[in-house]
Amino acid sequence: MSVSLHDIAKAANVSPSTVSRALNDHPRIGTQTKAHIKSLAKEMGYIPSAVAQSLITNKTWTIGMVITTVADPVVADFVDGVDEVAQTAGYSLFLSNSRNDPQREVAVVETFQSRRVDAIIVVASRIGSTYSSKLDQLKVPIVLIENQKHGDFYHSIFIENTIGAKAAVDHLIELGHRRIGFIGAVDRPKSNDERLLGYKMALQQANIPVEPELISLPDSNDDFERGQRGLAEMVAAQATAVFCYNDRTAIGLIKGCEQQGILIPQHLSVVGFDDIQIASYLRPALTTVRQPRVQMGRLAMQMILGLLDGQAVQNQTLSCELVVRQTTARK
Amino acid sequence: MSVSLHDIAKAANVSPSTVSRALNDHPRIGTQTKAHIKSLAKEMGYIPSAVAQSLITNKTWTIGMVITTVADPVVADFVDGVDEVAQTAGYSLFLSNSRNDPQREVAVVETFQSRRVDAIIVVASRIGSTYSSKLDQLKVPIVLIENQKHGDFYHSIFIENTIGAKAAVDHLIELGHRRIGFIGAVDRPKSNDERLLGYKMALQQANIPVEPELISLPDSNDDFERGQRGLAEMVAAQATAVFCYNDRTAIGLIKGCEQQGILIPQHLSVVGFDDIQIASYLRPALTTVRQPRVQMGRLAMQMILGLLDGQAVQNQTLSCELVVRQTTARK
DNA sequence: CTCAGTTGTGCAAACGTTTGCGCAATTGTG
DNA sequence: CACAATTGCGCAAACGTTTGCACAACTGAG
Repeated sequence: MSVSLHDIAKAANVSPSTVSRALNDHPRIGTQTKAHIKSLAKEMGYIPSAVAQSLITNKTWTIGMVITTVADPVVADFVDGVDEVAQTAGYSLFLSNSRNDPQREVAVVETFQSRRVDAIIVVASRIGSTYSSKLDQLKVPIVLIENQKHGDFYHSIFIENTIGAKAAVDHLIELGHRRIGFIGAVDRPKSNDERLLGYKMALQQANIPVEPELISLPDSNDDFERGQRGLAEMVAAQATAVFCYNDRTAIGLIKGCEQQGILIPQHLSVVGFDDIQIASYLRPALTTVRQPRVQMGRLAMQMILGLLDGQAVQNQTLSCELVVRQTTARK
Repeated sequence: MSVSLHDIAKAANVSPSTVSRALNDHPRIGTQTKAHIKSLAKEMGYIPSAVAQSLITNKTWTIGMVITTVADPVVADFVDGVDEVAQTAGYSLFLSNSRNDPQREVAVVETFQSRRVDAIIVVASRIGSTYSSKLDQLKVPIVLIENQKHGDFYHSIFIENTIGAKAAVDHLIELGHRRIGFIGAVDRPKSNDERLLGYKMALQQANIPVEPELISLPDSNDDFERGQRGLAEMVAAQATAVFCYNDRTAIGLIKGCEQQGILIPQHLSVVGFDDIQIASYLRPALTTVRQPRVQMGRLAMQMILGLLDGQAVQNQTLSCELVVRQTTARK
């Protein structure tokens, strides 16, 4: 099939080991031999087999990344960040969707183990402690981005959900709103809880009672749909402002408003979370909380590199930032 | 490190080959031996090494996908489609960004070759004929999605750019527009040319002269930015409608209009291309040409499966569909 | 001239599987 | 009961590398 070390060895009349050493610039190989072998390898179109190398060196230079779906722009940016530093460090990236299905998630992780990836990155995992049994055996480093099970498992990188959410709601309160709603995400339990906590903290600090009917957790796995569905509860509860779990939920909410003739921000103020690229292009432009997504991806991969280097790495929690645009107004 | 066939063999007092056959349900292994070995393997946490298997079977069950960036929602949907059928067919996906840099693209492809992927999928390749020399040696199937070099290389899947573009411009003409602009993309030469051709065909068919000043090709690699930059030329040329290379360009254009007080669609009609998810959530909602992106991804992977199965597969060109929303109006 | 050090290369084992072949033990057939 | 067929398992080679060790041929110092 493809040309191997042996083929080159035969052509150069040397042993395979000499070819190997020559191509790896081993000092003990004669300069002319080296040159000869290298040119021969090039002209024969030799491409070393990473799989054979992996087998013997016990290192694959691959990392496995399991995500919910790459169609989510937040996840896409994570991937971009990871890929960037992985590529420059010489690692290839296995990508696999779990579609937010825990069963699929473990299946994917097992595939990765079989492939002997050097490390694993999981985005928005719902597995949590189940990993302990699965992964403690194989000693591959694993880092979780926005893990969705409560508790600190393995190495993780988080965002300051609570602080960000509080800032968002603080902003609404400053604008004079008192009946502020929250539309959450059932499929991201932990960050949802944290953002909800920030929401509650802001209200309590302003001595505004937390009313259950202002908190909506529509039972859907689609961000947009949750926004649209949550609207009914919001109007029923007479909210004048809504903080949404994320931008896409806010966008769904806004679409619902449009259909019902509710004006944003005149009738209803809306703030999202994430600051996805499109947020500033919406009209009205979306007020939201910015997450350094690509940076989170880079950081995750850098943590991996540190771990592979035997360093002790710290879990990281990155901060986010309120971006005020046009979907929020005085009450 | 991790438990191998030999470890199980020792524990079961049989030979490694027996273990291998037992786990692979070879008929010539005794039922009790088989059961014993299987339970032993499970309790010892055995996970077969895909790399050792690959080495001997000469099949890695991996496919390499090189994309421009996953942050582009169009590309993301391709990836989702590919991943879906790859996963169910038992293949893992290597993903690598080229950032639309041809040099990076060949580097990535070489990495894939070294990893002995079973097939390669390239999105929006700018390499084209260069592949011949690179890939003819290694007999791995390759399929290109929206190849950006002219000429038919390898197996490809395309979209009916020209027909879609013509439909878009036809729509504008029907609405009474005569001065219709086009804002293109320099970094996607082929599909840009095709969409431009559709634009010209529509005009010619309506006996409207094609005027160079109505065609803008802003020199930028950012979709949004090209839209914003193209606006100046459009107003200078007194366009009453603009067909944009893609939705993100249209969104950039619309943002520029907003800043200059140009009303959409009253002052300017805009139509995009792609129908990315957000298009229907914009206000006004974007008139555009829908591409079956996920389907294209699936199809690409299905072509791969066919090729790996030794079948002769046909290049596919999928059709697209005009979706009229709110950014277009009578002149 | 001798001997230690250096330089250049080859042998062979190893990585963890799969698989063709061989062989003993069991089963079935006449 | 004899012999063929079947059943159950092991041996060893192979996949394409890397690498410790051995070894021969030089080089240079004393």
